[in-house]
Amino acid sequence: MFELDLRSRKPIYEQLVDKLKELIINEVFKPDEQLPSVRALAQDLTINPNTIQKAYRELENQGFIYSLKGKGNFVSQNNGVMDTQKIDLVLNELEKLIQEAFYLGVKPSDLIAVIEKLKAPKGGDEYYD
Amino acid sequence: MFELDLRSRKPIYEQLVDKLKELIINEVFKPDEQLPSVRALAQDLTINPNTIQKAYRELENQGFIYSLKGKGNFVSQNNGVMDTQKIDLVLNELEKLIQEAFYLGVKPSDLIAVIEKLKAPKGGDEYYD
Amino acid sequence: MFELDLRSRKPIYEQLVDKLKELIINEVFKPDEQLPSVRALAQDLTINPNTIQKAYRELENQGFIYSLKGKGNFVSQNNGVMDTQKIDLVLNELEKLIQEAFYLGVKPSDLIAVIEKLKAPKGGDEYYD
Amino acid sequence: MFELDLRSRKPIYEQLVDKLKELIINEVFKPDEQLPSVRALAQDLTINPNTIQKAYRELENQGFIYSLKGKGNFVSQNNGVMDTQKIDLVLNELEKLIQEAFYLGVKPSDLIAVIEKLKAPKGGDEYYD
DNA sequence: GTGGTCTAGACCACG
DNA sequence: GTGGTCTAGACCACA
Repeated sequence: MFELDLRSRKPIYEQLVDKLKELIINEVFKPDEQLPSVRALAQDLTINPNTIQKAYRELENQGFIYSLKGKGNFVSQNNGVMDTQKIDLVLNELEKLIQEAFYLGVKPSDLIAVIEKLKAPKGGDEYYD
Repeated sequence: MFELDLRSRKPIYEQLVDKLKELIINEVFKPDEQLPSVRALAQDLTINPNTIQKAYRELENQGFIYSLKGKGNFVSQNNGVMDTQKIDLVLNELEKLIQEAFYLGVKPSDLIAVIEKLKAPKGGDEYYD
Repeated sequence: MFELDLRSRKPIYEQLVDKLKELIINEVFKPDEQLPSVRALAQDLTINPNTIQKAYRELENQGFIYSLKGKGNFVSQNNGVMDTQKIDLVLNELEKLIQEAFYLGVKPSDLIAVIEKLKAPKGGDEYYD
Repeated sequence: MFELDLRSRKPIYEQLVDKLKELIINEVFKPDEQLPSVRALAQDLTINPNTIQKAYRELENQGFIYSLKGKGNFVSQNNGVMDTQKIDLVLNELEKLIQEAFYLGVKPSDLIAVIEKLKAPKGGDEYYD
């Protein structure tokens, strides 16, 4: 289910954060759904539970999940409220990457194609819901 | 000129790499132009020269600058050759960020606007405005 | 095990890179095997850990090893993909050396003998004999 | 006549040494022929005379040229005597490169082809004369 | 424990 | 003057 690259330079816990974020964004994990327990996931991936914990804590900090003591970790509601601060961060990152892509010779139309491709994450049109 | 965040989790030399890359891409530093000397920049930023060295060396590895022993560091020509491997990396990163942007409520048209804005790095670019 | 010439014009870290590359190519260090830790090797060779680091990082850039933060440095798999760019560099170097060998009086048959001797790096290799 | 890459990592004087060595080996400069004067060559290549000097001194050390005070620099006779020490050095270097070539996927037959190609440097068969 | 970053300061090589 | 290498020693991040 998770394809972690144990050989990547990127820390395992960061890879986990990215994967989980992706699954949440694509609603594979739906709002208020419970995530796998730390221990279960650790055993599953044969990874140190501390590493899983760290990933979950990071996701909590970023607002993607919430944790209930003694119950587990759950997917946050993606409330319609726009977190402008986070949006600015993401857009800033995006600008840098877009410029780099241009520098490397990518054409604007290619990028627009990427956007079109990703427009409908699950089949509908629910970017915000 | 450079705003480094010494407290950031991101290593100083990486921040430097990013900043310099950006300046090169935006042609603030033009091809074959000499970059600030290691020592000069180190003194400027009150940072250890070794750290600057590391950043410059990384930029050299990435093909953005070249280094001449007794002379200095210089901006590489952006040869038209498409480095497909690097392009793939960048596009991959872009996809993740775009999805995250959608999740945060950004609309596709907003992203396309960003692309349009950045389309012509030569002509209408305002870094400080 | 490693014979470094601290007086050589060639930097220590480059000598290290060459030695380690050789050991990897000859499968003295096998794929996915862990290399000596930075500190251990540094103590062994009575050399500064930073210098070892530099060598390991260079080997990583060249694709011979990969590095895991809390774990160590490991030998990369030699994927069958032909890196034509690197091959060209090596062949170019080889041509120069072959010409020089001819100039010094070495006969073509001698060189072919060398090639035959090295043909099978797995089977009949004696590093110390 | 000389194509120096002023942007290469390799020091200019080393490039000069290589080029001149090549020209001598290929008998473009014949035994006892006078080489261009330091000043002339420096002007020609718009390079610091010190750099030329350094290259000539290096070639002298390696036995490729000899210098007559007040007269100039001249190509050495390639006497039939085999400099076994130098040959060993070169063969050693060659072995390492050949192994690396194998590791990169080059086939023995390819290397033999290179040798065949270089066998006759100027049209005859005079490897040693 | 591992690798990674950073500093302070010395010395060498190049042009 | 420039970049490049190396050391000694400190501190952080990861698993």
